[in-house]
Amino acid sequence: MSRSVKLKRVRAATLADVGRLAGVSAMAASAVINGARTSSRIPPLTRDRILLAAAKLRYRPNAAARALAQRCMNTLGVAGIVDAGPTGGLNQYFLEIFNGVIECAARHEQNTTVLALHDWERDIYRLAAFCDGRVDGVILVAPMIPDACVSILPEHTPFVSLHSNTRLPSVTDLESDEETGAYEIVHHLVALGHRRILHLSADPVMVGGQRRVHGYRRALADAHIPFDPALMVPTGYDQFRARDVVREWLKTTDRRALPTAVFAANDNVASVCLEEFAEIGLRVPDDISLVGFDDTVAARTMVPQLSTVRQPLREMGAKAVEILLERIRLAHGTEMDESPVTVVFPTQLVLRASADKPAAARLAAVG
Amino acid sequence: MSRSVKLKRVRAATLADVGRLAGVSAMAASAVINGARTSSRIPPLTRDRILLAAAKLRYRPNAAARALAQRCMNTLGVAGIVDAGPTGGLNQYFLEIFNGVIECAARHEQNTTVLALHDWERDIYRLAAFCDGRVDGVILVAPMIPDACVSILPEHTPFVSLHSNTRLPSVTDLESDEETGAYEIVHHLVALGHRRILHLSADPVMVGGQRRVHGYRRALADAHIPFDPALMVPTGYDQFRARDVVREWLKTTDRRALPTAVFAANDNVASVCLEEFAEIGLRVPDDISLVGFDDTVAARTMVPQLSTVRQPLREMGAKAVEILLERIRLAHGTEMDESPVTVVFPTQLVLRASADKPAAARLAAVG
DNA sequence: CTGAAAGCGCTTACAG
DNA sequence: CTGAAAGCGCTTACAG
Repeated sequence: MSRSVKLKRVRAATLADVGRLAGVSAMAASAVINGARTSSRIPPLTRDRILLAAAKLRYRPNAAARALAQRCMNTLGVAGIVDAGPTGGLNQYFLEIFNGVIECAARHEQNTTVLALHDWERDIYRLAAFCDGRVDGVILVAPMIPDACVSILPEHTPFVSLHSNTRLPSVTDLESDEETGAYEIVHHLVALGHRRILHLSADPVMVGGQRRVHGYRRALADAHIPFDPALMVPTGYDQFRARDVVREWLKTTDRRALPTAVFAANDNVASVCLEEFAEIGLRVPDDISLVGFDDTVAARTMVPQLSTVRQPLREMGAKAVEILLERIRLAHGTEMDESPVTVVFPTQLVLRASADKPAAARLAAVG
Repeated sequence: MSRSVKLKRVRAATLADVGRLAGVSAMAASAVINGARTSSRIPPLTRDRILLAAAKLRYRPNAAARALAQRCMNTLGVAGIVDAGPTGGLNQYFLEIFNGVIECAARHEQNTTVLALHDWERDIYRLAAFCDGRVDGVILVAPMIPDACVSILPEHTPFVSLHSNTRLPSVTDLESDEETGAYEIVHHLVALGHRRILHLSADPVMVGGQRRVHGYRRALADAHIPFDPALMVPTGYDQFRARDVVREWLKTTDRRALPTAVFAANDNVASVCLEEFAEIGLRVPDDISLVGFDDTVAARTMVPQLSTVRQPLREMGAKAVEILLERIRLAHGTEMDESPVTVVFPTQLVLRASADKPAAARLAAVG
């Protein structure tokens, strides 16, 4: 089915059109429509005439013209890796943050534009090109920018980062206390009676991944459990790569040498574990306990639901917007920028059904 | 920790600056930098000088100025309900589409701006305000716009919709063949031996929900299974509302009168079912089969993985971009617009582990 | 208190 | 083939 539409080549109404129809200057129309304080000097009757004309012409201010005149687009950018892998798992972590960002941006009457990256290093030029006035500032989600590339970042664009893996000069970074989060959840496993706890760790170049490892090791040390290198397997955050690693690991590990609990790099990896465990008849938490990190939607849609560490990703996204807007405001003025280097959010233990006492302990209790 | 940054109030370099440094006009610089065909007339040496000057000044074209001059922002808008509910479940359906959109938009060197709506009717003015030149066109994801509000939509902005619940004049709508998808998955349940199949249906105002109901009823009719109104329970798509409904339904339904299979409105609702079933000790698929719709990430992260109907949401998002770009191109020219009213994508049955023969049939086979 | 003018940074059409 | 001029639609600073 197809249809021909004769396009009416009518351009949208401009401020000049509105002024003409109302019998005033474009400037007067501008003042009234923007509700500027200057509009107070316009007589109420003229005001109404202008508003009526605008409504009649369905006037809509042109964002580009306004941006050019005001040097401000009222649009924030968010750059990050949206897609977790080639097979296309959406990056839940990014999306949670993103949602916090658009919510908060909308409250401040800001639009949000996303720049979907695949690789920070390779796409650094796209990021630079992105900072061409179409956005007033950019939120970098978990950036990992090689030192050599840092200088490519435009100097006239304000940035804020979340979970940055790179120290960026004069960019405030929002983090969460992942070390404590990891400590607490591993401590929880220990308290349940686990002593052989596998950690599926993130890529060591990721700062957050390191923090999780530190928390894990500190919790073991506090419980006088010696660290066993065989119980630390790097899977990374990506669920597709993780699947291969977990599968391989299960295949090459003696069934009786299996740990009693697994602390996965993040919820996605935990969900992969759950599936792979099910594949070989290992039930969670009956046969093996499982915990994750992030508290993304995956943690709640799993059955059993996942015990995990909540990072307040939405709140962090919202806070990033507020800090960025403040920076933008300051960049337009002459005040000093006093924004902090780092803001740390607390993490929170979320206990659900996926972690329980080890099977041996349960049997002992029964028998 | 805090730090004071003395802001260098240096403005970004303009084309005029580049021209000045290279000893040419801004126009010549523009031609070279844009690689326009007019640049061929610029001598190679001058060219190099201009490029060098641009690099030295770290010149970056100003998007607003360019947009104003060209009447084109190279930015596409996506409007939809991102957040599924107040409790904050992200709308996986939207996100899958959104991902297809940004991918394809990036390939065409277009940015993507999202307008997160909460309610189509209440937020219609935000949508209108959104069409102020900051985007060249807008993709409407599952719009539901009351007739009275349709006229508020700006006439100068090209639109494309996905799964529209509203007939919008001169807007191409992308759909998928949900009726067939529903038919096939219910037929699959029937073929497994199920005769008592519960459908948790979408809100009847949703066009897609109606199509799923039709497919469901047609599959029953073809199998000579009489339609039982008691086996159609409206939950809507929202998982939080759905949970209440499912819980209530389970409570008020005699355990022995339970259906042997459930066809949920979408994957999210199916995941809610899975949890609620587990709650009362009902195992999937051993005690009850379960299927969903959409094939979002939830379907793959459930255990057991969910049999469902795949809608090619990413492909649809990508196609929406292409149709929209074509419309934008046409709107700038004088050609006729011949875009179709509706494009229908096929759905696809995805069989996983959540649906099996009914328990009785399995027992019979064993005994 | 008002409106005419200049300017934001770019591109396009038009003289030389 | 080149560059000066006009214009995109708005806002801001400045004369009247």
